[in-house]
Amino acid sequence: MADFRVRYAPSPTGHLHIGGARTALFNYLLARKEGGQFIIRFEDTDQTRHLEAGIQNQFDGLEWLGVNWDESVDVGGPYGPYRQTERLDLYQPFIDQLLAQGDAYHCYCSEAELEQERAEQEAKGQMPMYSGKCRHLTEQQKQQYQAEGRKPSTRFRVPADKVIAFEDRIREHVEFESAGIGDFIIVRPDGIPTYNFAVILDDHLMKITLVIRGEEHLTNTPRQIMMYEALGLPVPEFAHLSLILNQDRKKMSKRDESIIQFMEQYKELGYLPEAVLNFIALLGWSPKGEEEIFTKEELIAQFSLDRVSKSPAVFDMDKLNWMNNVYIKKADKDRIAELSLPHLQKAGRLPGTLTAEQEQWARSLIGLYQEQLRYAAEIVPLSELFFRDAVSFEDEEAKAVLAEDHAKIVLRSFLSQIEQAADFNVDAMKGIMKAVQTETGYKGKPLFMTVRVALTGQMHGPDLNMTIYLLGKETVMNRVNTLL
RNA sequence: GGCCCGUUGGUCAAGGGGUUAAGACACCUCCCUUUCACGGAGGUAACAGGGGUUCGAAUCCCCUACGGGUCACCA
Repeated sequence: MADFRVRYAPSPTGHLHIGGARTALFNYLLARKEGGQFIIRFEDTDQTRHLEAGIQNQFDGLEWLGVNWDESVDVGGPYGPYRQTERLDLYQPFIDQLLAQGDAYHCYCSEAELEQERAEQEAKGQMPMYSGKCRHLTEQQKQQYQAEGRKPSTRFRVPADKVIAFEDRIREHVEFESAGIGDFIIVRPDGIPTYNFAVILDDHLMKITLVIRGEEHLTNTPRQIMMYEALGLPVPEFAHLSLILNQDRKKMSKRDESIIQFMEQYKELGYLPEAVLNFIALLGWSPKGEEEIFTKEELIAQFSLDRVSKSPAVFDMDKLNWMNNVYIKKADKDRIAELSLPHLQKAGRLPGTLTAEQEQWARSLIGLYQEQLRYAAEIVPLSELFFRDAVSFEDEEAKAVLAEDHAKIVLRSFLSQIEQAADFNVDAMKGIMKAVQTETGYKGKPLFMTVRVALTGQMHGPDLNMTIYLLGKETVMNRVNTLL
């Protein structure tokens, strides 16, 4: 069986965001499905933007999701090192080769000069593209520049009038004309290669067979193919994933607050990693049947590039919340309790250290809301009515319930039943409600809704018996009393 | 601006010459439930616009509109 090697190659400039997580996930799923290797390599050639913490953050996020890698800076591997700045001497022979062949040349233009050139082109309504000014410098001119103390960058000489075509696994046939591509820099004056150059050498050296990456790299591909060809190297296959848009169908920007963008934040808010993984898998990929809830193993079995969409994927926060709730409902009670408890503490609802009794109460409270919890942190707003002094009646419908003629009759009876109750536990509540029914003659909605609204101020909420019990005898009596 | 990519219900999203145009979220109705929620069964609702090609177009081609990507000593 032919080797199947894919990679995720982030720049360690920040936290693992949704787009990166999806790229990593698709690579991972395919590697597992094909029995190949999944490599993580760090593209850190831009020294000015490098953050060491970025590497750890990428690892942490992927680990949380359950996206495991076979080769990278932490676990090593046969094709290391796995960060570009540690691979600089590996690149030199290829630079020399291009220079010797005349496929690359030194350019002495300064950044300021290039900037000005671009500005002039734009002013004339032309597209910004390097003029090729240093393409044919004489030895004398080069020496002149050197004497001025200029340090050259190295540019790739783009062939004229060439059509570069390739079969993208997602986009199918794509082609570009070299005429639209200016000679681009492959090595900076300080000797560090740029992304576009280093990436092809790394992919070649690491024996990557399929490059799966975001659409923003699509127009880099012809440049890379020209370099592979100039160096006489085999060209890998490509698959370009469409962008992920926010709900306004705009590209997600780092500042966009309508969407939670970083894995770290999902973890903090108490999303379940298996739910987030499931959801991200559906960003741009769709399964064959009607089922949408998948374990990681099922995703591995079902995933295929054939079913990855060319059109952009829109991030639907509502659907993520729905999906996470599906997983929370199925999850173990203790797990959800442990995830949610710290949020109640952080919000000041509960002390930092709990007595056994308090913890028991809190776990029951969380259990009460497990069915409707969309993410663990949501326990704080959901359970608010348990922690406030007075019930607030803002809902018009709720106010109307208490204005009914029978409301006071029901509440008086309920109050006396509570007062007399020998036991105040969940099981006793059923009997109490029954007794109120017998005494007042009211049952069903007039009975239950009246009590519910009196105690919570809301028409909707979790199981009433449990709610009464967890509120506690004193609170229940106080709340009813203020209404009589 | 050049090049490249996309556009199916309110939202997400299948389908790639002949379909009653899937499914999910949301919403509505009903069932279950002495309330609420869960669960179950239904329902409303879509091929951006205009030209072609074809017996037949959501599907293929062209144009327009809209959205996006890219043209860096960023990745």
